[in-house]
Amino acid sequence: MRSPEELTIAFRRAGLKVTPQRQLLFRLLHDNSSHPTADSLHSAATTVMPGISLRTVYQTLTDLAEMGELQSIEVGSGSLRFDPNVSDHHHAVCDGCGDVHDVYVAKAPVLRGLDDFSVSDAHIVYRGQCGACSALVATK
Amino acid sequence: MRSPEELTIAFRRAGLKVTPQRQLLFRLLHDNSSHPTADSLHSAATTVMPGISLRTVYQTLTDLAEMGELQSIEVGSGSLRFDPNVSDHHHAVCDGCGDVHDVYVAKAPVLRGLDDFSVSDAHIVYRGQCGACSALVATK
DNA sequence: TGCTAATTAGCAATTGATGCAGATAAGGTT
DNA sequence: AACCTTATCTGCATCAATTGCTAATTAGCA
Repeated sequence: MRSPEELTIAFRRAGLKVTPQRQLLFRLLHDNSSHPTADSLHSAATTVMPGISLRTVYQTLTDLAEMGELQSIEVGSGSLRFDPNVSDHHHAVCDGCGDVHDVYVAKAPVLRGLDDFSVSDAHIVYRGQCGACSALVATK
Repeated sequence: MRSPEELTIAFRRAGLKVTPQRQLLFRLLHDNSSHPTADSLHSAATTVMPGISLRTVYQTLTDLAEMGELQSIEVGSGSLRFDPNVSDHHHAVCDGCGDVHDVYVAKAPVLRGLDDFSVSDAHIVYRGQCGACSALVATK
């Protein structure tokens, strides 16, 4: 996702308005690698701007996703997560703490059973234990 | 997933009862590669056994999943899908018709950025067009 | 045949997300 | 700087998928 400044220009150019709510969300999302949910973003936004509506957060996230500035991912946590990293990558979810990490896959796997199907996209979700959580288990 | 007969024995052995509702679901799921949702299974079950509750379908699916007889997968369609194929495989979703196909990955991909994380499971979701749908698009 | 615990059906409740409408405000225009 | 059009915001209703709850029923052992 581009910087808040660049997004401001891009939004205006697209005929969209740049409101304080949106600017705040631009800032909260920029360089954010925590893969937040709409709800967690709303919580973060509320501490800075009390009264901001969850509906507005959803709306802005949808706008950004439609503009290709972020991607929404599903990792089985029940709610959508948003990722401002739109480079080609995948995700690893810790079964302990639920944290989501970025994973880069160097070589595409070889497939079998996919005759007559043209793949346009692939997303891998890894599950396991992050370092912190396996350390926790070891001391128990 | 095992055969209805084997499941009958397994359920009794686990202290669970084998009801007509469950037997029907065993049959509907056996060798079913359509990756049904709870709702589509309920529809199918209703034609054979009018009055069967959606709640019962969910309950039985949960039981089967807990026993490792089927796996539940999320492919972004909004609802969970259930797969009686519990072998190590992945899925391809057609963006045209939404159908889900099984995919077998011959070689695991090489990862980068996953230091300090022990992977216990990986699931790949491919997206694209199935043969039927790309044929449709071509004629349009 | 009886007993008892598991199961079913039906409905309420929950959660994540979206639809809707009146009040508000961005930002180009004069 | 005031104005006007149109997008946006908020708050609430709605929706869909799933789970919780409970009285009535039934499987299956004794």
